[in-house]
Amino acid sequence: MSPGNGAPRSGRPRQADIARLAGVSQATVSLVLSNNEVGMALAQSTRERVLEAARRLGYVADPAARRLVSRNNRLLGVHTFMATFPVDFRNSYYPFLVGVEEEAAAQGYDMLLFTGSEATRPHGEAAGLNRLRLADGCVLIGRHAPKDELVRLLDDGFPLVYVGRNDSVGTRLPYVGADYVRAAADVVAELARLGHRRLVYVREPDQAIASLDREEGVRLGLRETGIDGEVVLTDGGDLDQARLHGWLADGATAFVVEATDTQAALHALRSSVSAAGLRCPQDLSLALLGEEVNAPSGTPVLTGFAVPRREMGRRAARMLVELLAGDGGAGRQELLACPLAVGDTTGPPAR
Amino acid sequence: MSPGNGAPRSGRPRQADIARLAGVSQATVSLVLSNNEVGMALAQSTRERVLEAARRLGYVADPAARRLVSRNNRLLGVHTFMATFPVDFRNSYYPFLVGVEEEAAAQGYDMLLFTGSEATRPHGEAAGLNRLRLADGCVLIGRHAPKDELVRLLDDGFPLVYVGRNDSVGTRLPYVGADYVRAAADVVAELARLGHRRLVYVREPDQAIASLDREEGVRLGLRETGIDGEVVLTDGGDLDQARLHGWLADGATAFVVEATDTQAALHALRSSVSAAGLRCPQDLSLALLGEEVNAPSGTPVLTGFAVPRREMGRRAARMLVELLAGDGGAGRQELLACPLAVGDTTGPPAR
DNA sequence: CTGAAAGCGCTTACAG
DNA sequence: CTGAAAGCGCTTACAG
Repeated sequence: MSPGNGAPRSGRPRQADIARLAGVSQATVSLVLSNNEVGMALAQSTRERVLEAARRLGYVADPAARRLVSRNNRLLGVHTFMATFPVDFRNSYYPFLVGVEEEAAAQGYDMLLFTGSEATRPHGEAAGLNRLRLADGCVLIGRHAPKDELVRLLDDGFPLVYVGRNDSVGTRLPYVGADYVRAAADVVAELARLGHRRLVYVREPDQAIASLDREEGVRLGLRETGIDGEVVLTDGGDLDQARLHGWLADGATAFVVEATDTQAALHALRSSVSAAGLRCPQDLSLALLGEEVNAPSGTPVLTGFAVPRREMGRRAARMLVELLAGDGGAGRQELLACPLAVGDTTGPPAR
Repeated sequence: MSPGNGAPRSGRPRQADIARLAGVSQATVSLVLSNNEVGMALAQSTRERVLEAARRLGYVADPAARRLVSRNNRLLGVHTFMATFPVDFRNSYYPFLVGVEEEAAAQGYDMLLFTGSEATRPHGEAAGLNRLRLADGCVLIGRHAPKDELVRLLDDGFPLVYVGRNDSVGTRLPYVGADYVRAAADVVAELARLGHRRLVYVREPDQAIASLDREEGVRLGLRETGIDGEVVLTDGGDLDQARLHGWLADGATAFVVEATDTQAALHALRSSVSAAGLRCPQDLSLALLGEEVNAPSGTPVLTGFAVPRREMGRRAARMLVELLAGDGGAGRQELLACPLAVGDTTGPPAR
């Protein structure tokens, strides 16, 4: 069975197959299917024949070919710099993906997930972030974005939107982040409103941008409210009862803890509190700069703030689609508000 | 401004630029950069000049062009017939996706996620499952697969692998499913081994293949062990204490419950048991045909079996890659074993 | 109104 | 050992 002797070709149908079936040229097929002005201007009967043939063959344009000449595959790239679906779900970007998918579906885009990290690419294809070019543009999530590669893509005009704040390339990289500064300040403001006049801010040593933002927010909140605060850097190991009592003796009535992956500082502080026989919010108030992950059911809900991950994903996808539409002013850097979530662990200070 | 109108002549270097700089032909550049036998056979001096020029220009191959030529896009499609990332994570196909991504990454494939259902497609491009053709092949997960469209794709030789058993198209559709029949029979066997001689099998009325398989497995287990069993169809509403006592009076010492999304029957039975002051496994044994979803911490672990979702995803992806490699015999229908998981709710019958 | 042709950036026979 | 050429499946001027 040698192909090419008139027998119907197996495999994916091409425009040439449609052309043959409809009795027109391949270029005419392209015109009709592209649905642009020129295509719409063609004779209605021609259009119908072509469309019918395309439907019968189940035609779908080859993304690589289309991309080579123009640049629109209705393919929204998504890259996470690590496994998109880690085995441990809690470390996944699931909530962001929910938003990205919602918006992509609404806009008629499919999602192209670039698997693996750049380093682990086996088949020596396109190196590094260059692979992303197969998509029309790409949503980036996660850390460890290599700056030089980002610059290269941006220089070439490849549309990119980051989920999360990323100023590593100045203002050139559009992103949708969370306003951790304002959110942290709001938590301090809530404590001040309740009557607290001195708080302790416990933070794990970390240079991540999200951590630095939270600290800045706490300091901002202290300035705005005029209350006192002490910043404590610790991995949780030294948060014993003695230290706790020391702070209380100094007049601290509220504790603010950074939200980290391990939640080490939070766990350490909370166990010291309960070991000392103290309760929240009667004896002291406790707030988290974020949300508690996997809180055991029955545990009191911590006061903190919610990161609008789904909305961030959605907005990032929308921004990318706008960029693709050539809307030059669409690429912005924006921060979404993280609403304060008052829980059960904060209240007026004991007197 | 306004590029992308036809001349994507950006600053991005092409092989032709390297060729000019190195004083060779574009084809020679391709040969050198592809690092294959022919390329390695070229004069060392030529190779070095080319490589040096490529480095100086910061060349990276255009993935679209490369993929156009090689006629595959290294794109593994994934379609779920609904949102891939539902807001409620528990209804998601996450564990399957973990496996698919693992295997795809290992094989150097990226994942193309088709968003939305066929019905909700706005931009009227390729209708229905035809969209899948954008990928080299596709992994299908979930229910509601339209049979005629599947047949169409299979007829055209489009590689498809289903995650989960699907015999709607006979043996033509390759799949990787879970062996619910054997797993259910194993649960019955475990109860028989413990000494039970009569059990009640509670199942919600459902025509889903996974449900029917489980029932078949229970019947098989009963035949294999020679013990008695009663099949009860109920949505849980009538599983009151009276009924429970009736079964016990009839000599039943063990209960086997189907695992469903809602777990309605399980919840109903368990609350009747505890309302009657009975305990597992002292007074009766309780087993689930599957795993309990979102069990409250502290609850005794139910005896049941584990569905190897991640492995199913991995195997499906691998099977698809084999199909793409033209391995004709690679498309099979296979069922993976679901290992018995002995928990805290089964033991020897009370006497 | 439609077709013939050029070309996107590559790979791969095939000549010299 | 290297170059010239064909072609992957498309889009888009440009002719008729």
